[in-house]
Amino acid sequence: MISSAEEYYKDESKMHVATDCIVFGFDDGELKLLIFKRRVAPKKGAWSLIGSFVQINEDVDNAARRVLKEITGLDNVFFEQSLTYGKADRDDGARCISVAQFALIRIDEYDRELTEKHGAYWYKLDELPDLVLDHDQMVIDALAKLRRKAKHQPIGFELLPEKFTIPQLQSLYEAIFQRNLDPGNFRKKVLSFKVLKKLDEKDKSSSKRGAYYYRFDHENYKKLLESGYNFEIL
Amino acid sequence: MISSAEEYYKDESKMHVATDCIVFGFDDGELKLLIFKRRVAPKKGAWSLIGSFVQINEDVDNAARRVLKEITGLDNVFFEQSLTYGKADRDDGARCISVAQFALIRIDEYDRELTEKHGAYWYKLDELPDLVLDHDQMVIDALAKLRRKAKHQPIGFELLPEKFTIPQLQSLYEAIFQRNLDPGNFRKKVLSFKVLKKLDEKDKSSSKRGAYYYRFDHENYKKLLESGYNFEIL
DNA sequence: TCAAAAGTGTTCAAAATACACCCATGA
DNA sequence: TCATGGGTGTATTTTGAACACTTTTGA
Repeated sequence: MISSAEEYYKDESKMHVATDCIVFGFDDGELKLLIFKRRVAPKKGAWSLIGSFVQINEDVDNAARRVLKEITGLDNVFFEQSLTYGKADRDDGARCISVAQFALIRIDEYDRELTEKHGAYWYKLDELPDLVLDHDQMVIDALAKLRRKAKHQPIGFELLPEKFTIPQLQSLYEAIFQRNLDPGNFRKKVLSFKVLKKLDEKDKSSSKRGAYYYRFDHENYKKLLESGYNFEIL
Repeated sequence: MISSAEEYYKDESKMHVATDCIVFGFDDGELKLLIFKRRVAPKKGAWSLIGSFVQINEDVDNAARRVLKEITGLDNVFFEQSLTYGKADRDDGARCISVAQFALIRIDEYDRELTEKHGAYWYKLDELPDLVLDHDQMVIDALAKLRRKAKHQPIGFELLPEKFTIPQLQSLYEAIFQRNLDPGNFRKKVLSFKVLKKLDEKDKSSSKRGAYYYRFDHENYKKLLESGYNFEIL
């Protein structure tokens, strides 16, 4: 009696499966990427995305969760699958496919010591060094995904602190889309969705008058989504 | 001297990697899916997407190309990656991850004998039987992708014959989005993109007056894309 | 000649865009 | 008091949805 599919598959070849995370952050008006310098062979000293092999009993997305936790110290990082890279010759000599993960983190929250301990650093997107293997392409594809998503979902909030001002949000969108937006119109648009709760507090760091803080209203967002609302930012 | 990454990875576990194709077609005003009835164990007799294991020296996308060619007889099927399914327990007993592929075919072009020879059949989307493993979820995700893409790219042309009429195109969009569209407004919108070449020929199969055939203008589409044009259908 | 689908034109409302202008405040 | 970013209001243009109307032709 055959009890496992494995017995039927036993003649089929097997490969290594890895997952690599493209981790975006936003700081100082700039989009940044978390990359790290390899400290062990192979490719010691080369810049790379953070990643890991998927363990034999581990879900692929759990492998990503594990990596993200290990490097940033954060438990609830927003991430979702990007593309899977499966060229036969992508990892010189070894057959290894990689499931890329698109992750967004609040740059104010991560654990600085932990990232440094792992040799990980934030790089401005336009100052990235060359990355190992096909990781450059992974970044290109993830950036396209970021733009696509940011246009139709209020995804940008994952990149800002819990409390943020409208001008901060605008500056994030300007960084994502690389163009200037009209402050008045941006404000009207983003408030029209009614997914921002205004707080009483102000941020005075960038103007004398100060800008009110807002908080993302997850409740209301879910409700609007379910009602079939179309979030079209820009 | 170590010459291959494999030697560094040798302690890491390996898994089977498969690719499964979600093949959409459009016929008779209805969206259809190409699925097949398994003729060998495991899961003999169950309905399944068409797929295959990825060979050790084969690119993942070439595996998909191979499968599509084998079943439909077509060489240039439009396809792109959907999601990768990597739960540890998804394929009872075996560790096997699957890269799902989203494919669109012109239902008038495929090789009927070949599909039948392989036990493959077209099913209306709303009459699909239960599929094996997590293939139901793959279909759900691919359908979401179809809707997303169809909204922003003139992807629908992949599902129609080379020559098609505006009313045919409208009926395709009505099938994808499950709602009725205004013929006048739809026509204006779709022609406004200027990616359709009007032919002199008419299709008289669905009206006495006949509707002009059009052909998709790939040249112009590319040009418009490069100029940053935003194709927003609906 | 008339029903039915193809195709055009008009109207009204909503949404995007541009931009003028007021507000608050610390230097 | 004034320069500066925050925030509001308004005029103009563009786009979208609704729908009336005209054309064509085989039954």
